[in-house]
Amino acid sequence: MRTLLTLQSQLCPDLLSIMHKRYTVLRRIYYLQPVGRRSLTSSLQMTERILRSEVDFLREQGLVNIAQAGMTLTEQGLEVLQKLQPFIEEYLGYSQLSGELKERLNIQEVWIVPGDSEHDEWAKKELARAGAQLIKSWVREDQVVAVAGGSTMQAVAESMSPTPTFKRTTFVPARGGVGDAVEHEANYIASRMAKNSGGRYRMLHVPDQISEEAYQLLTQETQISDVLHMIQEASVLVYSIGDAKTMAGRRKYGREFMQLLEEKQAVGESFGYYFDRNGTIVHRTKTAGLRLRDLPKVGRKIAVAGGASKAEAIAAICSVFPQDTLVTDEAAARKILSQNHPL
Amino acid sequence: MRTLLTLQSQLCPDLLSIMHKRYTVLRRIYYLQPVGRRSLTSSLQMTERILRSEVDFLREQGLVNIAQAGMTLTEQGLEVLQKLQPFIEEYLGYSQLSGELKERLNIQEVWIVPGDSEHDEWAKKELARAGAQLIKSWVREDQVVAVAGGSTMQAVAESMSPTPTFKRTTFVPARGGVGDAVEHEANYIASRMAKNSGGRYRMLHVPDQISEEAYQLLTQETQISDVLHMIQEASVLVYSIGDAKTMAGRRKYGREFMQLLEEKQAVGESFGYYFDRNGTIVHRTKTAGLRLRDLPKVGRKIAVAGGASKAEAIAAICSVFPQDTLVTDEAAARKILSQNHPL
DNA sequence: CTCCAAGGGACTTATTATGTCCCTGTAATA
DNA sequence: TATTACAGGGACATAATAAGTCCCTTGGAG
Repeated sequence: MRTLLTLQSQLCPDLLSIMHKRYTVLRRIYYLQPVGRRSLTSSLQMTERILRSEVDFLREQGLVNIAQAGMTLTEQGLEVLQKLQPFIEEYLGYSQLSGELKERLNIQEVWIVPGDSEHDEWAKKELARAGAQLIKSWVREDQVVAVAGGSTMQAVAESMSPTPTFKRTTFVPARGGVGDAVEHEANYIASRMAKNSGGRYRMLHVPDQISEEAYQLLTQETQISDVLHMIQEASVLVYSIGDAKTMAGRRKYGREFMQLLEEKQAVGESFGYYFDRNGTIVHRTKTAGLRLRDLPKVGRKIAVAGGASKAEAIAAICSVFPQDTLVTDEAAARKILSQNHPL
Repeated sequence: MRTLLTLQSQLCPDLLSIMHKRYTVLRRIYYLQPVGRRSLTSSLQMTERILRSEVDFLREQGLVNIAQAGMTLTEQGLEVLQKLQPFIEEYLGYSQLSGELKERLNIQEVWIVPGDSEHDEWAKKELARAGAQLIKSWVREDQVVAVAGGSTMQAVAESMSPTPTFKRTTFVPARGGVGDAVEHEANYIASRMAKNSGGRYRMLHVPDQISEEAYQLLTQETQISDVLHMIQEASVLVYSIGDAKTMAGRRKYGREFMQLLEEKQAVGESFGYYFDRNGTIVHRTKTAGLRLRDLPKVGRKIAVAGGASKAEAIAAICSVFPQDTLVTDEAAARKILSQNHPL
């Protein structure tokens, strides 16, 4: 069932919303029957004419009975209402979830995809697809998109598809940094995004651990300083949120670093910044790129992260960074909401 | 899954047809890729503009890739195509079936509902609902609808819902006849239809087994002859098809009659006429009402019958009576098509 | 070099959806 | 009994969208 809904949401999303609208009307009639058109209108916050069209349709389908005393459900209407309920809840549950999340995390928009991207490959693809679609809908011509690294971002990159607008879009890595697994590196991901979307990209090859002098020299190189400027003036920032525990599990970081993370109770990481559950920055990767103080200048910020284990990290970062949009999955959403309110 | 599709077919039937249309486009692109708009247009028998709108939408959704060489499916597009296939087949299987049935039975229109109405209550309701909807769509004001008897017709009657048009519709029994179970009698069904749809009705109380003199006298009564005239000038005839074996199972008919049916190899019955597998009338109930020679005068003829056991009877009657529309179920449809071609 | 088929733009027309207003009937109530 | 509030339905102008039609540029194959 979920499959069909998911497929339909891709192939005919607006029609699902129509289904939902009609379901809502049916449901309201059921609760208020017998009810007149005007009452329904105000109750459903629709204009009278639209409500009327819907009701006419429902009558045509034999789902509502329309008499002088008002409208009532037919037996069939009731049957449809009851049988459709679980599907609608599934379809709409995410809207509810996202509404609650918006409030809880104080962000403008939340997209939720079904499942758990941590354990379900399809869910991860869904997550990535949603992220990619969001980018597509927000990017205008001649804009710069800064992208961070991580496996989720990689999935997003692979989900991008070409659009004329992207031809004049430049993808830049949010931060430099060499040494991570190449396919999770921001540089690589920026290039993949550009390739899959038909856009351009710039690289930022700044090693992680270099001396201050070397760093200063590097940042004065035109190639590098150009990219740095582009990053700071990016119109869209797309990043993911890493889980501190997963980070700690990776071998190449020294024990010392791991201890530091644990000591400071880091729960997550985003484009080089490590933070604890309160959103306090506890560590910063030493490399060039987008700095925290540049964030407010970024036009749109899109966080893409899913999986129950990242719930804490997502909640933490959203409560501190000014967020525009969070793309997450059902598992993370429910986990976040089940945690105690931070206030 | 079937549930969702069924519900959607009631709540938003156009949703499904649009989904199907887009699926078809996806599928065709997949087969012909890379393909141009003009080739697709002719291949899909769509106008160019419509095809273009669909393709634009699919591109927007990231399902097709659109380049100078032509259109291709994206990875997502392929995924949707594959996952959607079983659903579409289920949804569309019936269209295919109905197409084949039209040809086989040489009738204008065939409606097929899912399942087996003989064993599945929901399927029987679906069948009845389809029949009722069909009546609704065909009846105009001040027309007469002649209805036959039987349990299927009863279900149709119960599925009728009121419409303004029906206020000026008169339902009459296709044939008289008293003695059958009252709830399966044409008289009763005509009255139920009228009641459920908000229309008027007339009764035809002519006993089955009476002497010729009594019959002649009765038919000269104004009340009865009036109704008889209405029947003969009915604009719509709705009837079902009974299975001879089931008929034979009913006790109240004499052994003699049963033997007759078996002797003449009767397979089915409709509004009082019994016929064999070739459609030859082998017996006629002795009562007043619609006669065979009046059939061509009837504007529209709707046969509603389902269940595998009625397949033979359906095929037989359709091959002889000039049919307009058959409403049947999947079980009967498949059974009919699996039988050898009568020619 | 030419030609064909590709996508895309632009414009008109047809169709549908929507907003708005008013009418009539009915049932409860003063 | 008169009144009032609320029921559905009709009518119509207008906004929005879909669809039909024609033409343009471009890139690759012959």
